[in-house]
Amino acid sequence: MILSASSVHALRAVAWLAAHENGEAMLGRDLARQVNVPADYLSKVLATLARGGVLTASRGVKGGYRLARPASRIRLIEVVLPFEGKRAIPGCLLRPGHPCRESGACSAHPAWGRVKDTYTAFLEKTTIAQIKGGS
Amino acid sequence: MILSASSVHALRAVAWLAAHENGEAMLGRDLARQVNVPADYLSKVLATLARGGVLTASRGVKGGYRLARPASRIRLIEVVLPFEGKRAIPGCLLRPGHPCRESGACSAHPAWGRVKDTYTAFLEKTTIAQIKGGS
DNA sequence: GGTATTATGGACATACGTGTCCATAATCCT
DNA sequence: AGGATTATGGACACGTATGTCCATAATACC
Repeated sequence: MILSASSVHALRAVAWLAAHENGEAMLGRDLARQVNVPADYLSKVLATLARGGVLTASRGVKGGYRLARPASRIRLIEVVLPFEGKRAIPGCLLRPGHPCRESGACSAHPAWGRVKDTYTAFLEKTTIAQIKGGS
Repeated sequence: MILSASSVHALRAVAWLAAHENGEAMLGRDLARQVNVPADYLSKVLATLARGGVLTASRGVKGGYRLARPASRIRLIEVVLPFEGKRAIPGCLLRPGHPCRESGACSAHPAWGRVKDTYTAFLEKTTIAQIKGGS
């Protein structure tokens, strides 16, 4: 249920970036201060997001970070996946990693299936634009 | 979203115990084999469950583990809480650990709140009896 | 071209979850 | 009482997430 600290850092940073876009790139250290995350650690997170195509990074004087696309076209799953890995898509309750087919033996599925589907739908359908007001 | 390995071990063990109750106590090593978990590690998990009042443990020749109550009166949250800690009850998406009030500023709440509530309701209302068929 | 500025990357430290190994305590049976 | 059986607890090993520190590469500005 709980996202890793890196995932939360990433979400907070991207959401803040989306809420304060003004055409200029944002410095890593400013972003770290605004989002209240250690700057040296956030820089790694941001680099990962840049490699993943969510952010664009530029070095030098007028450098910093920007969203690679409008916030309405960035889904939470894209931000979170590099840090959560396969754990982002939950499987069977009692057999993590297994596909968890509805028809099967596990009687936990009726209840667990709803949780699982609600969660995955949240990550796959929610966009950064719907989050950016949050803090 | 993902429960810790210890929580899953605990759920599997308790569910298996519930599905195979026959009046006799079950040996830790047999339980470990059935549930496919390292015996020396599962023993710690089972000890925690016994301390938590979910299981009763008895030593000696006819010893082993039993459910402390009928499976229909053991809720998943009781099994999982000792291993998940406060993480078992998710908070605000972008501020883990915060109460996450609906009225507040965070625009993630409409979508995230449903996920959160579905998850906590699952843990608090589902009983072992509804799980024990699973494997 | 040179210098300041910024992101990038590597090395390292720490904490914790998971797992292993072994000695000890409690209990049952003869 | 004594020995076999079983759970309990402590010490240790290992990998990974998180976080820190510092050198290096890329870029803008003069």
